[in-house]
Amino acid sequence: MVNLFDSEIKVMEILWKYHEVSAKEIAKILNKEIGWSKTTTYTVIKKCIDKGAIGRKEPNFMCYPLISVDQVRASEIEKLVSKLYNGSTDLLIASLVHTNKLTKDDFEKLMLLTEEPKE
Amino acid sequence: MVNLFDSEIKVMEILWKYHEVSAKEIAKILNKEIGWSKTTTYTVIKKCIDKGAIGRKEPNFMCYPLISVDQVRASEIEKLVSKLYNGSTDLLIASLVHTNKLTKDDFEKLMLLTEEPKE
DNA sequence: AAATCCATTCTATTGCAATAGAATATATGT
DNA sequence: ACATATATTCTATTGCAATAGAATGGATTT
Repeated sequence: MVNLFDSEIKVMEILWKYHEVSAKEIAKILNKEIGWSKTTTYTVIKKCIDKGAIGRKEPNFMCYPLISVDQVRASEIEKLVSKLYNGSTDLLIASLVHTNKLTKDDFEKLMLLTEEPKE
Repeated sequence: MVNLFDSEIKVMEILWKYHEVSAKEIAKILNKEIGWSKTTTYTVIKKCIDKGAIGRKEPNFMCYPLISVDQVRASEIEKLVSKLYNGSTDLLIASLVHTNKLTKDDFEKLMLLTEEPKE
């Protein structure tokens, strides 16, 4: 079970996108994108390292993700499902399909999508 | 956009289940189920009233939900989707189907389920 | 109508996520 | 080697959700 805070996900997103980024660079990006001070970024990176979500190596304090976006998605879904769907993922899917008003065709497309071999 | 805290959802769940319950009764239930002191329950009920999630009427401080579980589900899904799925609900469904390893048959069943007229 | 009981609200307290300033360490130019 | 700049960590501060104790209000009994 992963459990990253919103702030931590902000950092992870960059690593998921670029795979390997120096702390300095992350700070630069997050300052530009959401106005974080660089110390904020460093603090959050540290938390992620402590949690085992980020690894780093020298030189340059290069950071890389130890946890995939899929893992985080899975655990967030699990949280949601246990909180509002009585633990039933199927119920979640049903409600999604319903509120999202997917057609049968959309459904088929999704089906195909999910049948493709994963990267 | 609804946005209820976890504590508030605890209260709402009772109203969704029983439709109309006195504050006193809610306090009794939540004390039994999750050990809340009665003042905690009252505090949370009040927050919900302020937010427009709960209505009440006399006599007996009877409480009833002004927000449906579907509304809360929808807004929680939206939060999740914008946080981890790039705003694409379809992507969420795809990932759900994938990690949940639904078969095509399950899919069809769900499809039928969602086509049924709502209660 | 005073006393008692219990429902409701008012006002803390606690804990933790989010954020960042000050301090320290490390590199870089001269 | 020293000065300067920049990268990293240490140590607050703030804000808010969660929780609940103390105070108040309103009914009920006698």
